[in-house]
Amino acid sequence: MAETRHYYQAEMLKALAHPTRLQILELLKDGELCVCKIVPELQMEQSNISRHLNILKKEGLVTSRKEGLRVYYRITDPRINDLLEASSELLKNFWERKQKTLV
Amino acid sequence: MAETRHYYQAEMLKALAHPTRLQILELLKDGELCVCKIVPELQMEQSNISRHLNILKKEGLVTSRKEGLRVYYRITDPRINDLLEASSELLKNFWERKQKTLV
DNA sequence: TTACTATATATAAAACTATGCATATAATAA
DNA sequence: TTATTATATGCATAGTTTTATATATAGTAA
Repeated sequence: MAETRHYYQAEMLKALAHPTRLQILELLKDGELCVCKIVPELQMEQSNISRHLNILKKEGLVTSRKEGLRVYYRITDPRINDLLEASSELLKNFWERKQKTLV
Repeated sequence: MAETRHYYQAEMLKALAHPTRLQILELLKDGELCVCKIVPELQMEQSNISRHLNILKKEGLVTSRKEGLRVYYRITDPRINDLLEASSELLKNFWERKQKTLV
């Protein structure tokens, strides 16, 4: 795939564009959490969550630090939260518009 | 797939998360364009571009109007541009950080 | 009517992504 | 040393997305 600016931008957005990863980012909104706190919040195999965390990490959306057996993940930049908040707002508006059209 | 808020948010982000669709949205940034103006800008089959436009439309990111043989597409909400702008800014920062780490 | 143009859709193949299960690794404790 | 815990990875399968080619539809003009 041609490595243009749009390619990398799409890769980053793709990392955001998964329900499980959105849930993870929402859990991390107010600060770091260890994987052991994330797993029980999501109805999903631990191995899967580990993979999703890795996808977020590879795109630079989260970082991690190890402390003993535990690994703590955090969001790298608060503007990621803003971006998610903004997309959530947009979605809400699209829904309202759809409702109106259907009535 | 469970139809949660995160599911729909992910669907919207997925619609954004493709290099060709990002290019299309950038072309539409300053106002509507007919498909006949979009196609020659992108190195891709017309049928493909039509599909990408449909994906954006289904997610409510663009709307279209027909005028004779031509179909004009436009971005539905200027905040979509802001969102893309913000994600582009983030990406730039990730890159700068990566560069520093490598040096 | 036929011919032409712009856009959309059907189908199939290829490429990619997500998942579960099993297993590996790393850190700690006994 | 062995056992235990937390997290990551290998592999196979299932599911999804993208693509090219061909074809269909809708609007216009002659």
